[in-house]
Amino acid sequence: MSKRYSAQKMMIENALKQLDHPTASEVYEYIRESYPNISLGTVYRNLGLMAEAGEILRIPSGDSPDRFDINAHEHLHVTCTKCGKVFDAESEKLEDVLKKIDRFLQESTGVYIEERTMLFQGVCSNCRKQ
Amino acid sequence: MSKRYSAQKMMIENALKQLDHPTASEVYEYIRESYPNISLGTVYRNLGLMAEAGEILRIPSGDSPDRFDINAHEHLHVTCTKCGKVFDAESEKLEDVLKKIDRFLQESTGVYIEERTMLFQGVCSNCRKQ
DNA sequence: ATAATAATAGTAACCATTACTAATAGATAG
DNA sequence: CTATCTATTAGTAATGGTTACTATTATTAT
Repeated sequence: MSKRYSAQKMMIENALKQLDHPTASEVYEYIRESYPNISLGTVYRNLGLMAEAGEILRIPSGDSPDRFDINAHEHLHVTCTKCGKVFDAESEKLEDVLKKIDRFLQESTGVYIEERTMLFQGVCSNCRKQ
Repeated sequence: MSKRYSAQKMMIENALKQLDHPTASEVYEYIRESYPNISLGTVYRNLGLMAEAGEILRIPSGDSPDRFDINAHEHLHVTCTKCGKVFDAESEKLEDVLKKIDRFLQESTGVYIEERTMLFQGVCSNCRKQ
């Protein structure tokens, strides 16, 4: 009836803490080092369930595989197109601005905004040096 | 050397004008009614090239297939999760706000923002009535 | 016309993700 | 404890949007 806390789910949580915005495959490979029998499907299913439950964030990415963030608090992601690194951005002001955009869109389109998907891409300062 | 103007590309442009934010498959099916030999690959390739050239906009969608917009001018898209309809939103003020967000992200993450992908989802007024 | 080469049609491959199924294992009840 | 119930798993097959490939066609420049 109730949810069971499987060892696999704990391993996935741990992997999310150790890795920086990993993909499902990266989580899978990481766990496989200590527990070779873990199934990729199990990783996908748990990540999906955790994201749906609001325990983690899913970072959609269009062309490349989705990434996951152990930090479930609403914030933005900026990815470097050269090295792939993901940066977090968060501020009160930013949230206010986004809510204002929601309201504007609601008024102009009539759609009651329930979800926002945004991804910013560019070149990080490190990659720009080279 | 230079680009050639194929009949297929013209048909694709026309389909984009006739249809409302269609997917590649919808463009394909539409053209097939008058020209059954069109290839899905041709549709994908041309849409991709046109989007890359800035002639049209690609609307990424994560789970569902990408959609395309004949209106290449930068603007936002709001999709209804019930009926799937895509709404356009555009205003000077909105663009200013987005540029401000870019600048904020640049300062806080060091990433020079080159591309922005955003999608807003919710329920449209029509679907809310039911 | 002819040659050079974009662009196409048709099909196969790709790859992230989901679905499926028999086996496993953690909780619950007696 | 032991048996039962069922959530979860491992392993694998299937899905679906998209891209890659290749022989053929068609457009432009000479």
